[in-house]
Amino acid sequence: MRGSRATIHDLAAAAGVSISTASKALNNTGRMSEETRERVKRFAAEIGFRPNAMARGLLSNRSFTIGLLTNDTYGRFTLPVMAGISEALVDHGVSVFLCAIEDDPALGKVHVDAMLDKHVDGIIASGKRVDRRLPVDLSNLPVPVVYAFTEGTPDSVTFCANDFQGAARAVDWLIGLGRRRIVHITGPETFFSVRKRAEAYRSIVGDDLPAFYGTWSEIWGHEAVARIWNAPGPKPDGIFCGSDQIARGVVDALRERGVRVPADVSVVGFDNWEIVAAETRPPLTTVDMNLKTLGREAGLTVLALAEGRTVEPGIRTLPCDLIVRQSCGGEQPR
Amino acid sequence: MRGSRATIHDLAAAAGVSISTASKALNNTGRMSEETRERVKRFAAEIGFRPNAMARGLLSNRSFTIGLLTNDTYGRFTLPVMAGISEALVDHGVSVFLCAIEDDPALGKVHVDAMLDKHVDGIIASGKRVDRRLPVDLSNLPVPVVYAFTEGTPDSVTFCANDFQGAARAVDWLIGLGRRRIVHITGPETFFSVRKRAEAYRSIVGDDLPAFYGTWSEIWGHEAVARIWNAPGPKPDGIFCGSDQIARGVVDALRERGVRVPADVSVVGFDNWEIVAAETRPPLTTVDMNLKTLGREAGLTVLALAEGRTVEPGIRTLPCDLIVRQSCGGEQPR
DNA sequence: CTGAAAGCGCTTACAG
DNA sequence: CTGAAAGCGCTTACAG
Repeated sequence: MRGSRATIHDLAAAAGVSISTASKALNNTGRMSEETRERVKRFAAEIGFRPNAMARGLLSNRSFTIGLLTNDTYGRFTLPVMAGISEALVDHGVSVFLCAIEDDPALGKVHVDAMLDKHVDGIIASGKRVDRRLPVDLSNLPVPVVYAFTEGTPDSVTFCANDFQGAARAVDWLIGLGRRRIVHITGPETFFSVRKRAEAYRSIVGDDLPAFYGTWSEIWGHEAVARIWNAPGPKPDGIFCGSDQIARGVVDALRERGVRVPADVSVVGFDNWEIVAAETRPPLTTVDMNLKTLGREAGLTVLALAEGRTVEPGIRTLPCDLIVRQSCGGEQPR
Repeated sequence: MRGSRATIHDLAAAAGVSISTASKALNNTGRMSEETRERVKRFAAEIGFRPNAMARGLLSNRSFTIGLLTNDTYGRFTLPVMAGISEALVDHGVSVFLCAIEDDPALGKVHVDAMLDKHVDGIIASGKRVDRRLPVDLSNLPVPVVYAFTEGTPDSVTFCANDFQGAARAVDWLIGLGRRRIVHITGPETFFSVRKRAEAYRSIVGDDLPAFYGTWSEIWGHEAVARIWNAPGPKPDGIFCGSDQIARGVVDALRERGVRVPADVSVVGFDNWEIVAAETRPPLTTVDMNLKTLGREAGLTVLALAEGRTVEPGIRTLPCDLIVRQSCGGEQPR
């Protein structure tokens, strides 16, 4: 079968028309008898004719491809974002180049150049934190660039999750369950997301209850629990964690101390990272950043830009959801 | 900057030569004075000229793109495979379309058609188990197809990990550490990989020691440990698990019973799934299937096929490595 | 109602 | 040593 694709010449010959007519028939342009148009389409289906996208691209200056650039090797953020982009764009006939560039500027440039050579219609830059840029210069590119979960330029469109709202949702949930001594165990304070989430926490519980900053790891969850339970005074009845990994460490540590979750302490995570949240005992109630939706929006936005529509620049903050499992007790969310 | 790319006409004008000469200069073909060639190249660099891949593709019938099709939504297998493919091919100027098709045949067809329209030079089909096919017909495509971690057609090239060798490596390691009562806790027997790994286990420990088949989950690790430790008779001193998730459940269950890992029991996992293996307490010694290498080989193979080189069809089984952490005790691997 | 021609941005015989 | 011409597979004014 290799190398034997039907071209528009084959189609025109088969249908007994000129290639111009064949082209117009398929594209529903030009004027011709309905009969001719139908006949061409029938033959096209019969011989399996599909127009060569490279030839079309040459004319239209549209390749119907976009590039997704990411430094998230792990895929925890990129995969759902990618899924959303792909889902939104496949209906428009656009395919997505995935380019993992780690934190290597040289590799980044190689990938960007390769994408530009292929005349991608646009680029989505994505990362793992909103306060860091990808190690590659994306300004002054001849194609539109949209940012998702990574820092963009001021004049560009950037998508990110609403950390404040998501965190507030989690803490409100604990409050709604009657929890009053709520602590916050989270990641490094250098992360913008960490500060935003802590702000939301503070805005609800006030300044008297403590937030503990550490690393994005299970072990930090263990350590934090040890520190809190080894200290004198009343213990928390609710813990809002900055990530599911931390939450898992916290839950494990509590179980090992004989503290019951959720009977004695309710625990909320952040990320809804299935592999962690669902396997924790009990499974974690956690905040979902709706990364797939975020990807979908980002995809639709580059597409709009590629088609020349104007899009308001700025940061688009998408709301988070709370996914209720068993680590908090209580009923389903309203 | 939008829409203002230099074409070969611009370059030719700038360098004061014809477009034929410009083209030949850049491609190091044709004959001309060294001076002319250098001058063209200098101007090309200066005005940032990069040939339009769509135009070249039209001539050469090469798009310098390939498609990676996968039904592994989770990315646990696909991501490392993708990384390997990308790494191997970026040096050849080829970019990779990632198409996640879940288990939806219709979606699969849409993606395959989109890729064919774009004249990908080849397709790599990848999945999450070697004894299942993707839900899409990849035979009689006008481009070469290579399979990675999913079942291929008999006349195609298929890459997979050597489950037998990997499992043998793990069990040998336990034996080398002086373990003698080794049990095997693994996934569903319906999986080819499970049977292969169990075979390897049997070939070393004989038929007297038991293998336990269950699901790919932590909870199954817990259950299996309960079943084994609640039964009368001597307990195992080594456990070879069919996945890291199972191993994590096993290790947690043992700790909760007061059985020390690795002092009393050595545990080996399978997958080297960082997020699980490294976060287990103690971190897991486990089998790594070298998926990145597998991806690299698959990438190089489609490329060879795309360039018309002939490649021997058949199943290529790549060796696994043992990654030593702390769940077994003992020294570093030879 | 339909087709011949020009052209998208390149490469590659071919001519001089 | 260099350039004019044809052509890859399409689309789109334009002519009839």
